Amino acid sequence: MKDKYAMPKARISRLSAYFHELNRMQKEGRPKVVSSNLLGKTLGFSQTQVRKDFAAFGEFGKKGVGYFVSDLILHISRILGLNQKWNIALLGAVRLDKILAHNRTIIDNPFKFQAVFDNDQTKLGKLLNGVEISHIDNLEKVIQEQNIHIAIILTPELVTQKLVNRLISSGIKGILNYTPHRLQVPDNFPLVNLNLSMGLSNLCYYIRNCEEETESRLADY
Amino acid sequence: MKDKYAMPKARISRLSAYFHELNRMQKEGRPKVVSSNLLGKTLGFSQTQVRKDFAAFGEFGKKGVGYFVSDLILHISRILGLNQKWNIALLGAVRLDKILAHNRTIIDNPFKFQAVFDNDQTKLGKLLNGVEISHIDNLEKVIQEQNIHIAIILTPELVTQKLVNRLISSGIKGILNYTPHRLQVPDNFPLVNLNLSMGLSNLCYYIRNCEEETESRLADY
DNA sequence: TAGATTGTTAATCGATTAACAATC
DNA sequence: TAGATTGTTAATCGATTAACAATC
Repeated sequence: MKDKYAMPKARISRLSAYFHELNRMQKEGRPKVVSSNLLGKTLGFSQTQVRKDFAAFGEFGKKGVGYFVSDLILHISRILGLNQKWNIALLGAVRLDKILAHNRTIIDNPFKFQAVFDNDQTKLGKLLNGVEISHIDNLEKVIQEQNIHIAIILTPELVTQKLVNRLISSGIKGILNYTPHRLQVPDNFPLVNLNLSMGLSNLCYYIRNCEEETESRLADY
Repeated sequence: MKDKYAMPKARISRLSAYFHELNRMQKEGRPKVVSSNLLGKTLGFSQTQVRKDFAAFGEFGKKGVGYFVSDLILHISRILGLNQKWNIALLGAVRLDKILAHNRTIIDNPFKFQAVFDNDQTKLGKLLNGVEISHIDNLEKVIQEQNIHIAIILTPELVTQKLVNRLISSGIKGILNYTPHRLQVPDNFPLVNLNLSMGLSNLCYYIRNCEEETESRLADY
């Protein structure tokens, strides 16, 4: 049964991985039913871990049969919150269209790019990632009017913390920090840091140490 | 003393975070000496964890004094492998200049963007991210001639796995997968997955569950 | 019924935290 | 010497793995 408290961070990451893989299966039309063994093998997790991950949230499978792909997708999307719409604003007029395109199959349903902010007067009103660029002065107004839930941060280091404070005052629900700069946020405020520097640093460590170690070479961030 | 085997993945990520924060301190010129307490508070880790992380690799501090920032930077860069040069190739002609600019302060020393590959004839020879675009047919040649260590993947899903196989045959040392698509690589091959889909999925989970939980809201990937 | 595969309990393994002697 | 802070040991906490009864 649900013990929705204190799920390991790693479990939530795995859930995202399952979700993506299951969607791929559904798109291909097969298999309709998947075992923990197959799903685990595909993604590099043990079958026990797969079952444990699902069992932590309920009984999603059928003994002797496996998990129905379509069921599992519904369950996981409910757990992760991908069964609702999330409106996103980008801070910093950076072209992400190619990156967004790669993520489209997963991202397009629950997420909607709704606003882009910049302080460059010459960019205002132009389209970027399919959205008109707004001036950063209108941050609070647009966030509230457009009901933005999530902000993706790609602004210069020096102005970022002030903007983050304004975002939080405006009632933003969560922040994805796409820069390597640390943000100060209230305790427990939902913040995910995703940046190239850390990814590359970690990769270098693994490259230099991969002969010696035995596992956990596949790192997700 | 060193027990270079089996360092927790989380520790390596924290090491990257320390490294970045210490570089900021050095750039500002102060403090020259930092305690585990201060460093931990700044980054949201406990002082015990900070000391444990360093002690796992050696004795970097002075009892009663703390850690010399400049020493610590050297130690960590040696551990992570940021004391050497890494040549990087990008697969998929995607403009990353803005994103690279954000990461510049950390990235610029150890990493060098050396090549960009694409299969679009019209793009060949043009500059992207400061480098001339090469045709993907020349992958093996360029990788070997330019001594590329790391590939960043931003190619379309359907062609990617073949390219990954070619990269590995060419002797690439590690791969940073910037797309949400799973790559098949040999056991223990250094691979880091870094993608927006997973970041956003995790963020959504944290947004919907942040009232109930107590800690670990700050997730790094 | 026999084979397959889940959900769960117990055992192991690993990481974090607390406490404190060592020492600058 | 007194105050500060490390490095390390022991205790706690948490996550993963192994094993197996339940059951489709």
